[in-house]
Amino acid sequence: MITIGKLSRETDVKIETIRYYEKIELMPTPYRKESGHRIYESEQVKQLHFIKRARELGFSLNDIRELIGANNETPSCDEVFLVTQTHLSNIREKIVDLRKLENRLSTIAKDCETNSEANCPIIDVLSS
Amino acid sequence: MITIGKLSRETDVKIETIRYYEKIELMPTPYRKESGHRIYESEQVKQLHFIKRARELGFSLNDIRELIGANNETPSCDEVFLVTQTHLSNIREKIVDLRKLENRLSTIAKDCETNSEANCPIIDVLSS
DNA sequence: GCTAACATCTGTAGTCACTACAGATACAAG
DNA sequence: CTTGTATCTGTAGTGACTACAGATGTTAGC
Repeated sequence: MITIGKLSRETDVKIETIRYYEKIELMPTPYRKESGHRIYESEQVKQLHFIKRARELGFSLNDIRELIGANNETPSCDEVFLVTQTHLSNIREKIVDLRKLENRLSTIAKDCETNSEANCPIIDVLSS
Repeated sequence: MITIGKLSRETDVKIETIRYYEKIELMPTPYRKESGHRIYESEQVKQLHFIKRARELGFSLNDIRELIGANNETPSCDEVFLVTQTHLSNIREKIVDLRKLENRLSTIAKDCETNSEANCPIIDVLSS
């Protein structure tokens, strides 16, 4: 039975973010004191930990929604595996794209070092 | 002297995006016909081409703003080089982060294939 | 000249995953 | 009882668009 501030410190998730997760129904609505202040129980602390770790692994909030299970039914291992595989291939795609970008950019920037001309080679490429 | 639709097709930038660039002052305000329709001249076509290519290289709109030059003064080659180098190191950082992520995720997902237990290993890790 | 189909206009709201306020209460320590 | 901290609600901002709605403008064929 802890306050939002304590939950925030414990999970390293900002208070605003916790309230945001509640609003988008990623976190359940917690109990409230008479004053209106939220109080969380251990199950909810666990859930936020889960969300945090999944976020650290780059899962989107929608992915996490699936991982948690819509109707409080834990999804099957197959479903979880699928979400993870899809996420993984997105990451791999992104890496490939970024590497291409890195190659192109560093090639362009290399010309700068050996540049003795009036024009900037980077600007030249972009104006091509 | 072309319309926004033609400009869009020529540069492969959506009409909405062109108007958006105008709104955030990345593109200059074009001439208008009496009807209010925008007309662009070759200088503006060039500028949008420039923006498109820079976007393809992953530069942010703020980067591009610098590359274009605030007061229509072309920035120095040094400034351009700096923007590019900063952008490059951001990309490299992202690649490193994504590779770490990929390693962690694929390690976790590998456990799934050899899984014969009741619990899902991915969920287990996230619940750790 | 008329009509149908297309192009363009403005303005607003949605995307994702938060973050940053403002202004109002509540609570805890001294 | 005061002071400082914690929490509350609600709204707006971020980046880089995208997607509408509803109103006009333009063009091609007949």
